[in-house]
Amino acid sequence: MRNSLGLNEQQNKAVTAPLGPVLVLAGPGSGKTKTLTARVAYIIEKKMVRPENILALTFTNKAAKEMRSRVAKLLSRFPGAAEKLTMGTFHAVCARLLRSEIPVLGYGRDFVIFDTEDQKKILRDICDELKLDKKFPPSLFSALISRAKNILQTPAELNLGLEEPFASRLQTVYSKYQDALFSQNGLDFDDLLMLMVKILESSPKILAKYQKKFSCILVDEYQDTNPAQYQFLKLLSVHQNVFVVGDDAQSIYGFRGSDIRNILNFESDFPDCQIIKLEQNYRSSQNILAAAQSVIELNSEQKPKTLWTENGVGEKVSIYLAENERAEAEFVAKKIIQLSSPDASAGEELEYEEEPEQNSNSILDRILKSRRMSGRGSDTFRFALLPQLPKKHDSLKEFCVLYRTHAQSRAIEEVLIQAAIPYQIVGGLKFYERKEIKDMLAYLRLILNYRDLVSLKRVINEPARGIGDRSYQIIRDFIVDLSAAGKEVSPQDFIKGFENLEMLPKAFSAAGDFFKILFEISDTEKSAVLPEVMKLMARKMGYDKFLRDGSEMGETRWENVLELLTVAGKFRALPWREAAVALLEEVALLSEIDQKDENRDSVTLMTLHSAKGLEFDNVFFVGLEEGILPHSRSLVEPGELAEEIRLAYVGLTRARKRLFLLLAQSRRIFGQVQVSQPSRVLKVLPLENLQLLGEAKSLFEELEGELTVKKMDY
DNA sequence: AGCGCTCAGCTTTTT
DNA sequence: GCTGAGCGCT
Repeated sequence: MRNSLGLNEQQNKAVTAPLGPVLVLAGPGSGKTKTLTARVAYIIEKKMVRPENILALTFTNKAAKEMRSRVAKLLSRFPGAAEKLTMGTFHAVCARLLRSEIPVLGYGRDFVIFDTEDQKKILRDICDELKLDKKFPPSLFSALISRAKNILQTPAELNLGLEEPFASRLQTVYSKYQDALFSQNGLDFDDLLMLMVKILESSPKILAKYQKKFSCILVDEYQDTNPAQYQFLKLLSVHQNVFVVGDDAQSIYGFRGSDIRNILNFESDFPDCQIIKLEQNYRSSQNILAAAQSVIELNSEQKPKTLWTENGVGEKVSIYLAENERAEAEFVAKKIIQLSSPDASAGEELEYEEEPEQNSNSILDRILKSRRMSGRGSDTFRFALLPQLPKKHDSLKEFCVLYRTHAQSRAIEEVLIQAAIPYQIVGGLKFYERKEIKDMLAYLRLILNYRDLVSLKRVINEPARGIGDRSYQIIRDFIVDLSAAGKEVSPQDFIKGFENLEMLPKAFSAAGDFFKILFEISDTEKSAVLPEVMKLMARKMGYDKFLRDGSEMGETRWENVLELLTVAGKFRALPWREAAVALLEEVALLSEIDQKDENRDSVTLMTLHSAKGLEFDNVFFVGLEEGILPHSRSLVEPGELAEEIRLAYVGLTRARKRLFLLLAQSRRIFGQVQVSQPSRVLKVLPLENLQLLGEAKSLFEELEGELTVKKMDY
């Protein structure tokens, strides 16, 4: 039964629930996004809530964008309403609020967001400075600091219950780290949440302002919120108008502090809340659903939920046991060709194993390398070298390959390249992580704020200006001293102080020129456009010539820079400084999945984490082996195993029509061949829903004795 | 100061 | 199998 909006009974109940706390427990494929969108439209239209009073928190920027456009469609009678909604990820929304409120903490409004790489560099410097021994690597601190921030502990409040000497070391490092960020006017990802909460907690005036502004709050993927995000919600939602949607069975971000208890305890946090379950699945076939259901049942603590579907039985779930990761990838490629070609026999004649030519590896290497360089998939190069596929029958958009770790993508990529199947990888090496892009952004950050030491270190000698480590340190200390004095230092005073520094003449004059150019560009008239300013910056700094050294690679890199300028052009309506702040923010908060190109007809490769919320007709789930899924690192801590199971559940439920589960008997890990065991996930799959291909039969005969195992002991 | 080489350590997962 | 730190040479 569906109503005029195409909602079923439960969905409709959720959408039209009275204002007040509502928890929607929505299984995979149950129309969660649709419900959320309809709810937003409903409260505007029927409950007369003004769109500017609505805050909707999504898990990715892409989801926010999509939701906004869907709301706009539903609200065609209220033109412009959708634009007034506040929508985005927790991080993006907090960043926006901090742009106006952060001065109360002493930071400047034009703060920059430091990514994990920047963060590590700061921590490395601190560790070096403190001469800590190898027992205390920077990576340890970055994990612990993040953990502390996720539970809203500032250095002063720090209490993670660690043993000595770890606790006191962490105390020192965390506090120095926070000082370093502050003096550079930088925030890390976790600060965005923590500092915003701190402001709300300490300023009743600001708190009241936002409580009033956001009179209705909606949250997607509620199962993946962390304590800081929870506190943010709790503080703002005095009015109790919180509408959260989630599925405890799909909570997969425990490692970054998300707390499944947030969803499990919603009822006690918001008494009198309504709970609505969406259990009808519109996505998958019965076979696929049955397989997924049997996997999630391994977790005894999951809230019981029974998914059902009116969809057909569909094809059985295929299991394929490959000899190694290459054979696994070859199976994927063959199947894709088979299923995407009008001619059913296509793909059969494809033989990859035919002794590879002597130099075929080096060609492959080149292709892979150039893909990483350009970040644009391998299409360009591949088609020059290999014959094209016959006209597709099914769109390649409907195929996806899922894996637990990024490292697994390589084998798949290699074979897809050889088979001339276009693909795109989500995540991994991102466009904005490319060296030339980060360099350009570092220059830009310096222009906005010369105290940004992370950026200074990055580019002061790029291109080489004869400023080595020693000279950098002298300059750094000089800048730190200036900042310690507290007040803003004008460029004139900076240069004056700089003149007194003692260092090698060559470095001295080079650095002097460097800062003069910096200040000069910083002085560009307000109304200038950002891409132009950046172009000028590249030229004056000699960065364009440096990149375009005549090599092919240099040109590719320069093209990447030009692409960055195109992105920068998006903000041309703004004065260049504000545009720069906006650009830096967008780049920092972009999520992996945001970078997926919907328009390209290609197979999608991604991690299970990136796949959450997506669906495909055909899903290849690779590497179902102990040690990979569940990941070996998860086997030590009890709670983590349950998360691996949920991860598997997320993977299985992405498929609409066909699901292929693959595993290899052996695979290379860290360059070493390792024999692998089938994942425990496979052992609980109901045989009647499976189709065992090739060697998989023998595998299941072996397993047969264990097939009765239902609950795991952990 | 800067280049290039070697070796170690490493990877879950991401805003 | 890749990255980045460290070293030695120019």
